[in-house]
Amino acid sequence: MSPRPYRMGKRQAAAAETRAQILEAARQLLADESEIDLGMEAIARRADVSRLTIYYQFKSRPGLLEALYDHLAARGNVQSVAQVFHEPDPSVALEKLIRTFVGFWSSDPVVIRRLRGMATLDPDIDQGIRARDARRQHIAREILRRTVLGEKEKLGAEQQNLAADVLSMLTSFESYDALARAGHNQEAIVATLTRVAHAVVASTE
Amino acid sequence: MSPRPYRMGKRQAAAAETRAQILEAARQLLADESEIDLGMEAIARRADVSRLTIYYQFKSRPGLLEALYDHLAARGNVQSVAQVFHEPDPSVALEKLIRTFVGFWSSDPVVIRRLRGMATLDPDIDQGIRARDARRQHIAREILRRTVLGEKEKLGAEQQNLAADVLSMLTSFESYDALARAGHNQEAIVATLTRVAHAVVASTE
DNA sequence: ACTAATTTATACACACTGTATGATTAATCT
DNA sequence: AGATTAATCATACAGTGTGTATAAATTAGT
Repeated sequence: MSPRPYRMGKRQAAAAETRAQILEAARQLLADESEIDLGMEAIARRADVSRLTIYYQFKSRPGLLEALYDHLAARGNVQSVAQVFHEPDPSVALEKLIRTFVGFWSSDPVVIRRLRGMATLDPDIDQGIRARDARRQHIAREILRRTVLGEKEKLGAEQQNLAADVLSMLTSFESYDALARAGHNQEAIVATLTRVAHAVVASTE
Repeated sequence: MSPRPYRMGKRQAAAAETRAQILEAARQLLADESEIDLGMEAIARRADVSRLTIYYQFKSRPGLLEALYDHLAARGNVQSVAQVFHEPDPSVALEKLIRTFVGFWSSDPVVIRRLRGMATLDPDIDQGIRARDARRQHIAREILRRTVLGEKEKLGAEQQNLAADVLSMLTSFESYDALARAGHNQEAIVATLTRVAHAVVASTE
């Protein structure tokens, strides 16, 4: 993956391996809905590592969870966001955007749900989540600016922002989760949210 | 309020008063976004009551939070749900439904957000929240059955259920919260969600 | 061989939930 | 009025979880 020659001491490689083990253990633990003990000790056990090692590597529990969020993003290919911008067809771009996020949310819904739950109770965790939500909102704004605006001339900055906020809402984890818990599969959710998004954009004129 | 003659011992009245004090204290504490200590001791201090009294009255922390959820519903007049069903105009019924829930969510958004966050981490709390969400979904289903169905004849149980799930999603706390955090006021949120709901229903034919 | 990074062990401080026990006060019953 | 019982509170304790301090053991880098 890395364009540069692999140049890393065995020391750092081993440490990176340990970090990866811990993050995977944390992910698996949080992904198990029947598991209620989400403490550091439980994570350490599953990672086959001492509890102290986690503190050494991630400093604190919020630090671990912050890294876990990045770990999820790395696992669930979110690279394609940039690709959405290059889509010329506005309608297709909208669908690609929704597909990208739904794909991410559905990669580990239980983990993400729990992480977001913890964020509402701990400001240290919350800031990381909020920063990423803000990024998504910004993406929604850009998509609408580059596509819808290009089609329908200008439709008032007011309405444009409102539409962006709705699109941000529709691409949120909570929207995905509401439909997923209602029993719909990934493709059905993409189709439904895309339809709603189209309906909103069409009615904003 | 009670149609029957006031027949309550001073004993039970005093205890009910204590419960009310505790619930109000808990509500105010959770409503203060700058407050991070949400422990029993902090609640007891604010209620001017011993920590042990809370356990005596509510048995456990989940027990208190469950009662708190009912306390919120009692405070934020959710009476009008039944009234929504009697609205003859389908379009108005949809708006009334959305207005009812948005009104409830906006009565104590921080408290509700935290309660729902705790629910994702504690099954004891979660069941109460889930039960109420299921109730909302059922209401959405009924509204669509009685109104939209009446207008557009039958449109397949499949699509009808899907539309109900979308409506349930739009009336969820998370949808309200996404728009509220984006800076929109209560009336704007009602208007926006109603517009989206209408767009969805119109495109489901 | 020496140094430094990584991991682990032991121990501890601190906070929070929940329980046990008993004391105190005041309402209720006979 | 006197006995009983519900409600509140005080003290203490068990159990658990996070985080820190200290030091030992292992292993890579030089």
